[in-house]
Amino acid sequence: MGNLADRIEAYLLRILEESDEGFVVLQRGVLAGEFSCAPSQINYVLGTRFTVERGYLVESRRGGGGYLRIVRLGWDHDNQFQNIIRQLIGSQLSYERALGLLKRLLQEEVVTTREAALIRTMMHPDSLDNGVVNPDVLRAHIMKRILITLSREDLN
Amino acid sequence: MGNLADRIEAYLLRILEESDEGFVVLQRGVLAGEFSCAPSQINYVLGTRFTVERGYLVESRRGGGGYLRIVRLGWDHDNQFQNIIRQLIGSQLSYERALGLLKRLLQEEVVTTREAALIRTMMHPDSLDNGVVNPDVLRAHIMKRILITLSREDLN
DNA sequence: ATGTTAAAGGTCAAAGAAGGTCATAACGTC
DNA sequence: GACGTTATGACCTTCTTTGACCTTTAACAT
Repeated sequence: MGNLADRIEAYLLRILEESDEGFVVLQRGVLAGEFSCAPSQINYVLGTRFTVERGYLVESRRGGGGYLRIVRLGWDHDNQFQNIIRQLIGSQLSYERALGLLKRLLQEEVVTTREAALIRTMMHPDSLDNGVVNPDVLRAHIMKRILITLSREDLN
Repeated sequence: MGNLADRIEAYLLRILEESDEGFVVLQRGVLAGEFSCAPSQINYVLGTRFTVERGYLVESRRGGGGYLRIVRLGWDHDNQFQNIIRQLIGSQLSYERALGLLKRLLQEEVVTTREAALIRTMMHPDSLDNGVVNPDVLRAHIMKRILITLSREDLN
């Protein structure tokens, strides 16, 4: 994890963890200054790491007093999680987005490391892109079935 | 055994032995530098020595902060596992036979109930028979990859 | 109110930093 | 000398980092 993007990600995750409100507000320029990098590097990190699939929302405001606001989306215990996620998945799911979702499931402790690895193997292009008409459609379909399986009460 | 590939192999085996987590992470360029060879020589060693058949898995990442990650598969004790995998290569696997295999894995406590349920879902015709040219071939292929995943030493 | 300005953040393309692939050359062995 | 294995280098893909230029907004001046 020697690279800058990963370090910035780790930093943001940490302060997000520490804040008990579930969000952090900061200024792009300031953060870029602390890491001595181009401001747009912050956008890169946000765009690649703090995605909706992973359970984050980024709001911002330009101009004087502008800011970035990173919100950790709640898990919403009331409604079944598969409904929320089903919307996220839609009818097609790329491998990259599947990885994002998996990361979230891991963080929410919905799955163990081993289970996540199994699902990752299943979602991987090497598994699903061979002799499959439309991999992303199949991937979405299977992921939904997996989520249903995970929510079964009879399994532990 | 004086050749370069063997020396690199020996080195990797040694550090892999020393790490008790079952994997090592390193950079291709750095390693190539230490052995004063072309970077692609590292790929040659990995491709010929650190194969699944020999009990290893190699993951990697490109770009800034890229790396190679060599994972040991823990199945030396039980080469029954390897045999199953070998038989699955290029063959076909029906859902019924997949269920049989799963049952055995459960009995031998290779997988938990939840993991078995997950795999069952993934193997199910409802998952694999839609828009797939040859489901049984795909099922065999995926089962092989799942077994490999299950034997990774870096999980659990 | 209205226009101006400065202070944010946004976008995108190009450069940089890894690892991957493949054809081919060199090496060893029989 | 033929064949299999090893080694190299040119070229490719992926991910990261930077910088130039753009857009939005608050603050200020008139």
